[in-house]
Amino acid sequence: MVPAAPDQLRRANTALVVRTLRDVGASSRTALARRTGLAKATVGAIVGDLAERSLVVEGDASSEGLGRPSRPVSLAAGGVLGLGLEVNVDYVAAALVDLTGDRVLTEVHEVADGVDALAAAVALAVEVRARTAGRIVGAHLAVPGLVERDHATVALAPNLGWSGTRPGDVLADALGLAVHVDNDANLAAVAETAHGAATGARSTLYITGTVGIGGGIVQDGRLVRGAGFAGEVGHMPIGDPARRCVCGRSGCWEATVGLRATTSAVGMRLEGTPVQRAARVAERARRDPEVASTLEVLGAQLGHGLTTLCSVLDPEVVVLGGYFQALGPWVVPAAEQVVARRLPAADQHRPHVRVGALGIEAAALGAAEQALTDVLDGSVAL
Amino acid sequence: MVPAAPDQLRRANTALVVRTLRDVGASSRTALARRTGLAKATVGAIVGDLAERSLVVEGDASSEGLGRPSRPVSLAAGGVLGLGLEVNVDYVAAALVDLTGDRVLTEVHEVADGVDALAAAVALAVEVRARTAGRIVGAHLAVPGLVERDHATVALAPNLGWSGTRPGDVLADALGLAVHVDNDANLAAVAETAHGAATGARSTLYITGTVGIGGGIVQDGRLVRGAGFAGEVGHMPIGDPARRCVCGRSGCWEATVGLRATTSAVGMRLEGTPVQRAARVAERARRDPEVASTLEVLGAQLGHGLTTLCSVLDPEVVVLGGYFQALGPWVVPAAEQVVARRLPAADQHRPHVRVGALGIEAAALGAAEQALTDVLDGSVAL
DNA sequence: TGACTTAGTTCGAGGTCTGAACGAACATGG
DNA sequence: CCATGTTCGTTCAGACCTCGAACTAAGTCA
Repeated sequence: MVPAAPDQLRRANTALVVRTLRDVGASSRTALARRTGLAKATVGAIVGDLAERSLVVEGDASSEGLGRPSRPVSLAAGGVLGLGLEVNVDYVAAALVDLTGDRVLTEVHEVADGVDALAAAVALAVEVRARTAGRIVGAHLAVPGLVERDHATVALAPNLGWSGTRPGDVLADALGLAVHVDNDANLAAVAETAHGAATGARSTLYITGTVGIGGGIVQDGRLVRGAGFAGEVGHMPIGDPARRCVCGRSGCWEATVGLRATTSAVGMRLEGTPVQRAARVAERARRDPEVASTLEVLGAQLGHGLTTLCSVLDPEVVVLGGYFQALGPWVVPAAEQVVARRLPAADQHRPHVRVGALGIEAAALGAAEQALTDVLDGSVAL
Repeated sequence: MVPAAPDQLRRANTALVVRTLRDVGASSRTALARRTGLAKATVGAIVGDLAERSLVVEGDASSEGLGRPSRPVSLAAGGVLGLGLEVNVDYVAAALVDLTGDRVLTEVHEVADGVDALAAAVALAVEVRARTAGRIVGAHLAVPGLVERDHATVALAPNLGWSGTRPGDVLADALGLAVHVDNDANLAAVAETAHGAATGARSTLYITGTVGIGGGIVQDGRLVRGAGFAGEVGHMPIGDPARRCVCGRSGCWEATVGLRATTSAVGMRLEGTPVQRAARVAERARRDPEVASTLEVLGAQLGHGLTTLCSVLDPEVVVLGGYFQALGPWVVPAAEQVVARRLPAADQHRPHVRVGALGIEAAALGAAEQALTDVLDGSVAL
């Protein structure tokens, strides 16, 4: 912890007001005072500060009932922005999110085989920044791999061929802005918790299927990172012990419920991007009951692993992202049923199992959202 | 979050000074200022406040080298106390911990079969409080069961026969002091992280074997609770599917590595308390190599489950408590080896696997420690 | 038109932190 | 034995911040 100076009070209370405006929308100063517990005078001063910097706008006075009409203030759109970036195998993505939580812009570019993904991300980031007028207060980069707790070093990203890489530095040089690096599933978990399928949940488990299977854990708005690599659930030794995983071991969860296993279980080729493949599988499942029931078996196996995860983490909501989104209709009910049946105690909480609401941009959106956390929790001045 | 008033600054900075004193021991005001980043004047004021209330004591001026000698201040022993209590099947325990982190007192009483454990805990708590002069600023109760996030309701404690019970209320009535309830493994994890086998770790996974198997997860000094029941790892469906668990299901982890399984694997009777049984098993393992190797197999199976847990949580340290403490010499190396071998990526972190350092009082000590967190993080005035 | 009600601002009081200046207390060296 | 240098801790004025009470503003209602 750091020493607290008098101006930290203002930072904390400003953040409190901003968060309240974000949660409840346009409010009068008096309503803000009631909701935050601050004195009217304090709210007045804070709103005045924010208005002076054009971070809030004042609506028209609307008189409802007795007394002087209130003048609602609301967060200005696009004034302060978080920049989110994602590098993946077959695409790069960028997102800008403002304090209201609205996505100001999202952009996904395909990356052809053999093209340097990081260079593509740099180009996209520079372009996106040039196109916006707002002030970018932070930037995060999502990477499908193991990211150290320094938020800079990618220990291993097998699908990108990275090991010990520091991609944030390259981006920081190009943007003139510090870029924090984090795992893609972690950031997608943040996004789904903030504005997606787990909105309002105090604890979320996000499972994403891309090339492998990754996980992100959010608890009370913070990521659970452990020593850095928490959520790397793809290689938990809980799958069919007879089945060989691409990592060289046997019995990994993703060797059973991963897209590779799924695609071949329904007798299809391993062609195209994960999302394309999942879409083709879903297409066939809609027509072929046998494929559909294969997916339901997959869902049950997924549920088996989720039972283990829910025993450990007891999340309020489990969000299935990545290619699971396309397969949701078959996979989710089967998985949820197994979880509900297998959790030991009748008193135990049953998590909601849902499909992700944010699509392929989830990680980039979460990165943008995460870039705003420092101002939203008052640890950095707005 | 709550609104921040001016006096919160003082609370936060006082807590910062106290934590610094706790970490580094006796320090001069100037050294504290350097370490905390506060101005000398501020430290002087804070230390003055604390001294006035006898919460710190001033040592003898010791002149080392040039200049005016410094007068080291250190936390007074026993002034402010956290009270920790534990109710278990065959014993109740109490602990008092002061701000320095020293255990002022620990007391474990056996509870005979058929005696009301909660009543025994009330009696012990009243007695302990009567015996101390310090000011108790908080109390927590450890319970072997599922505790809701309200820190009051025990949803289920099968071994105590509780369901929907609110044991804290009974204690609060007797003590005239709010008593927060939490899971025993959670609180033991806190204790081992604060002063035990995982001292200084930013993330800890604690696994305890008592009647069943429980877990506690600490991350950056906070418990990971999920919706409340996180860490309930005993019934993860990752054990031998052929083996029946007492919960009625098959394949639960604790049906494979629990004490019941262990005891019968080495051909012994299910008599006495878990700790006594574990001691007898250890005794036999010291003499009988076959028993020892059976324990090593058990350790490997434990390691298999830990691999799953470490994939999810990536803890810096795994602490094995409860009856695993007695079986450590055989179980820990085997478990650690499996974990090290089975984690997929070479770049992945390898956790340290250690035996708990605090013994059977771990949960009570953690409860006492947890009772001090509110003053140590500045959210409550000292 | 005047009473009533609610919204927002003004202002003095009370806390807090900080940096610079200052007094206190010791070691050293002539 | 005393002057000097060095470090420790305190004092104090300046700057921020929040708060409650009083006050002004701007409507509705009868």
